[in-house]
Amino acid sequence: MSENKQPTIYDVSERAGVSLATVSRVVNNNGKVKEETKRKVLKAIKELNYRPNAMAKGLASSKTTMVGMMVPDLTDLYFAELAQGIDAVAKIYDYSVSLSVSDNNPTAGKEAFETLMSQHVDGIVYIGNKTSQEMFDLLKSSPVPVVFAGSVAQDGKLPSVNIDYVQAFQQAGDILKQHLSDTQIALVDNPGESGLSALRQQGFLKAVSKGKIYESEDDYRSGYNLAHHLLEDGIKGVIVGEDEPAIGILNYMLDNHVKVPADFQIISSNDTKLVKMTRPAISSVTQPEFDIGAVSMRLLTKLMSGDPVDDPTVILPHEFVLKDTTL
Amino acid sequence: MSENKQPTIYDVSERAGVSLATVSRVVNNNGKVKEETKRKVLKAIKELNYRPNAMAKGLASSKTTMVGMMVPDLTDLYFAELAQGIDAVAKIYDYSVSLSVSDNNPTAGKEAFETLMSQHVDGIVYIGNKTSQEMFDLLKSSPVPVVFAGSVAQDGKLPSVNIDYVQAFQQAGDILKQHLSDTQIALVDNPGESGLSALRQQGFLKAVSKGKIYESEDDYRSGYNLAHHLLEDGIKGVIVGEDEPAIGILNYMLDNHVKVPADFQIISSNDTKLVKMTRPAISSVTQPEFDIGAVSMRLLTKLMSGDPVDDPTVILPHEFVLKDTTL
DNA sequence: TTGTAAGCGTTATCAT
DNA sequence: ATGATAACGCTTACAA
Repeated sequence: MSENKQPTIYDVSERAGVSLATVSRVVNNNGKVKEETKRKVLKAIKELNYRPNAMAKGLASSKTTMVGMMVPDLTDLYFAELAQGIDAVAKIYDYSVSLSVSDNNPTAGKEAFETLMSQHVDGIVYIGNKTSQEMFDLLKSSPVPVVFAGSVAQDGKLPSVNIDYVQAFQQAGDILKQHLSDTQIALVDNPGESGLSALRQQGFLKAVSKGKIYESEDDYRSGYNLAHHLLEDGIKGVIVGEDEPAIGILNYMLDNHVKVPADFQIISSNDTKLVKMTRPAISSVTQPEFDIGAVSMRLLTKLMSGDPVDDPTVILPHEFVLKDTTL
Repeated sequence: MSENKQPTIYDVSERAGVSLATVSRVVNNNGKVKEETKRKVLKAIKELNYRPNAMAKGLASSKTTMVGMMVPDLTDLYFAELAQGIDAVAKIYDYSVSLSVSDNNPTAGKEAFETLMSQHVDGIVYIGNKTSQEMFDLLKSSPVPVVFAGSVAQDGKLPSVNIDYVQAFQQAGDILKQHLSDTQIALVDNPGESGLSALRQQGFLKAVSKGKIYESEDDYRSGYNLAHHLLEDGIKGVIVGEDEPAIGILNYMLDNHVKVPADFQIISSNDTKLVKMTRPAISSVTQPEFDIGAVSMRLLTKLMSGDPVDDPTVILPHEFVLKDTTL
């Protein structure tokens, strides 16, 4: 931990024998600079190991090249995979990312947002389920662009990146209907989830008009605890909105000697790496989480630089992988 | 996205009829300010919805109240859980966190570090396996404090937070030795992992002096692919350094009708939520990931404010949960 | 207790 | 093509 303070642009200009302005020009690669001067400056920069001070730059230019990433829970693999995509593209465009775990807590969310505002981030990628109306209003009031990654704003017209949940859940319903009747099929979802659960429900009901709908949280335990109700109600196949509760349901069945998929079928939909790790492996909607994150961040870069954007709500393709929890 | 620019400290001082300095004093709660003046200022702040500009503040005070968090991969649940702990404590101490996914790539790691330096973070929490010597040197040269969370520096004496891996792996070895002989027991680990794998190995060999050691990556597939070698070599029980390869091994056994735990035992050691989700559930070292992250961040706050720190290398307690992959 | 004013390290506008 | 110099919004001696 050496203590010599960082060299400034002033040191560079002195060493290179040019003015501050010129150094700034070569650092930011704008304005005309003679090749030779440029070389001198670059040399001085290298020798001093000069790094521009991001704060000073931000203050002077009112651009921070920093984006905020709001995420409810990093230990939810779906979110983690989105985050990786976001981070990867942020790196490409030289944005740093300020992380804020909002914990699905409205207060924490509000504070996180405030922090991002005082940091003067140039934009925000918002990942969220259970987004409160208050939070939406806050986000809508943002002076910088906001993109919803893997979630939609309630009014459905803020920039966002998702798969076509209506279609996906209709297809999932159709798959279960091949062997089951409507009343034997259920949807298990977390209704708190932004506008997404409404879309899922809509798709589900398109295929399974008399299908029943159960609520669960996003975690393993909720699924496990819900499972016996499903059995009591004569449900023989479920579509689950999140992977962890899907695994909870699966394990309950296994622990209670219910044969999967013979007597109980499961389709999950977040397609995290979890679904490959269970036995039987879980049949699932396949979605490009990484890409959803990546495209969200790319969209944000466009928004931030005022580039034209054809459609701010982008839909990415999904597929199905039918493994061993469906017939 | 309204466009009225943010109010500054100047607007507040004007509205409250006091000087900049006074506003600054009440905002930072230092220096003496008369109760009445304070009230006036607070009122103005509220009315204008004033938020201090973090960059200006950072520039002027050369403190950013921002820490860097370097992590190789967010989709590794062990890291994600550490990150949650770090974030939680950062919030408590009002630090924002600048995220950098280093991807186990030395170049990316170096760039991430550079970015944090130009952001002038006040400190860094480093999470990493496979840390290159170059990266260590870089971290050691940091002008701000660095804490290793869930990993140790090669020379073992930089600030870090971990469990006692030597003891844990010795205990794990002892557990398997209850039903198996030395030559039937193996350690599966990723030797690239900072200094940790050396410690694990050391503990393992203490209990199982003639035990064999296999290398694997940190992912599911590596474990799955390694499994048949274990069988061919007559191994009947393994201790695995990471959960995902442990599950890979487990699933290979299941897929090939090897009875677990009767004919093959497994103990894993990262204790992510994954180990509860398999069937049979995996026996595992139990470690307080969240706390490791939390304590790391807390340690960093002390280091950053120059508080005395008794021992910079802290060891947190671990336990064992023997579920269904051990006899 | 409160105010004045000099930085902090850049960018950006004018000149030259 | 290059250089001065005034911002940017805040903190912090130093004065008052």
